[in-house]
Amino acid sequence: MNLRFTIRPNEKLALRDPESSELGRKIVRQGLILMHRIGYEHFTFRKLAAEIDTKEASIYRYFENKHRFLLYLLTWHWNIMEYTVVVSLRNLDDSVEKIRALIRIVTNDGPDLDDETGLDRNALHAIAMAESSKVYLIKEVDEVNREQLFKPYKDLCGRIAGLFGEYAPNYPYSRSLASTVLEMAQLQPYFAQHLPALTDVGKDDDPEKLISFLENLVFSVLDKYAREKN
Amino acid sequence: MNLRFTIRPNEKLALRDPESSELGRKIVRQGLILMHRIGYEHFTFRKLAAEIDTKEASIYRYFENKHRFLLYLLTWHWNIMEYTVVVSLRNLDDSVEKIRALIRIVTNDGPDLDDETGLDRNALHAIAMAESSKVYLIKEVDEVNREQLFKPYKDLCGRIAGLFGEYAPNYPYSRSLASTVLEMAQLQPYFAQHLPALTDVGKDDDPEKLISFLENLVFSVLDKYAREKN
DNA sequence: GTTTTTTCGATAGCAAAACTATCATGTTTT
DNA sequence: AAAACATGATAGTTTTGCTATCGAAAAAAC
Repeated sequence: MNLRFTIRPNEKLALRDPESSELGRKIVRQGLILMHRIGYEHFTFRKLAAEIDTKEASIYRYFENKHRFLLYLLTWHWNIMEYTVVVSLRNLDDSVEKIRALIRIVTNDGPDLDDETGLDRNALHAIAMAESSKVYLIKEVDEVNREQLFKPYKDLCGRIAGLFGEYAPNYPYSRSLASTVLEMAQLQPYFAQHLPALTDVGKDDDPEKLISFLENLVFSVLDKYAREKN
Repeated sequence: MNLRFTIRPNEKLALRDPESSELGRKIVRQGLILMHRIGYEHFTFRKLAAEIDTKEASIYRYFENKHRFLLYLLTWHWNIMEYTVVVSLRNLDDSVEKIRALIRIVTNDGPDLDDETGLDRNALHAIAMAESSKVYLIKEVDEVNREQLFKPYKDLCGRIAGLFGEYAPNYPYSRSLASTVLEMAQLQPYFAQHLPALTDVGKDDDPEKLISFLENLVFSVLDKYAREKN
């Protein structure tokens, strides 16, 4: 794989680029792991500082608050995901195959491109699953959105919607379907793990049911509008 | 409408039944409105106490913490919703009609039964939209679940899944589809309001697109498995 | 109809979270 | 060598989340 990430999280997200210093990288890498371990609500910069043997104030020099920090992590996640989609689908022609591959990627069953980031991909996925909605389900959503900070998520969603549109040009809800697939790819495994009454898909280690559910969902909806039927 | 709510929120949810006293009712009614106004994160018992002219400690006599309070409110919401489903579908025979009616109810476009509760239904719906996932996306989810506190949500989901199963007995993901519909009925209008790039449905005041999206989704998926085609 | 229990108001206080400020020290840049 | 910057060390503020105590008032039990 000779492509590189050129996309970097929006500069407004961090007060200072964490990738530019040892401490910054430690904050991100260890912060990710700590948040994974104790959850967003229990996560504090004080605890992280203690863990990586630095001071609370030092972390505040990189991130305004933990909400921004979470958004920073998720931005990585969304960027990696979109990048993986772009790269993986490059050599596919068939729309059906593209959508199939896409579903595998959003369910975390795709290829693991790029290991340059040094981020714990497992933790990143778990955080995306359990915490991602907390970045936009807030009163300040409009202000944050005005700062373009949700652009990576919107881009990812837009790209998926584009693939749906390619397969079924007249389907009028491709964006809604894309966000549905993205959200459910996160939520259904969470339900499987913690509230199994809300789902039929299996636990993390068996992604096949989730993939089957989503494939069936997407193609059932799109086939009626598909350019040519299979 | 001569049916009554017999369902009451689980006793474990509140330390003391808020419906049993003037103060308790005030906490719930005004708390709902305050949370709607400032959002879950900014909501505190201190602020609520100031608003209703009581003391923080008094509120703590009713609810352990604000998470439990939110769960109490959502329990009402889920109960009302399931009750509305049961009552509204009682006189319908056709599975298709049932599912259609159901979708209207979960998108808040159903009949407004029961106004005995005195709860601001508008605020309740808005809170369900913006805050509901915060009750289960927490590290303590398993403990809370063990206390049966998500039962109302599971019951609602189970009932919807049951309707899907009635229409399409061999569809293997009726629970997942039910939770998908429930979640998207909340999330898509939120996106429409705040992150329109993620959806194709219109804003709150025009629920028809949302309904159309969900109907299309559900029937596209189920029709392939339906007992008899229409 | 008064005792007993319960409820609530009033006040206090504490530990943690979520920051901000300052200053010295060490480390790069220029 | 000087200037600029990053971090450590310390301190302090406000808000949140929660508990304790105690007396008065209201409700329930006798």
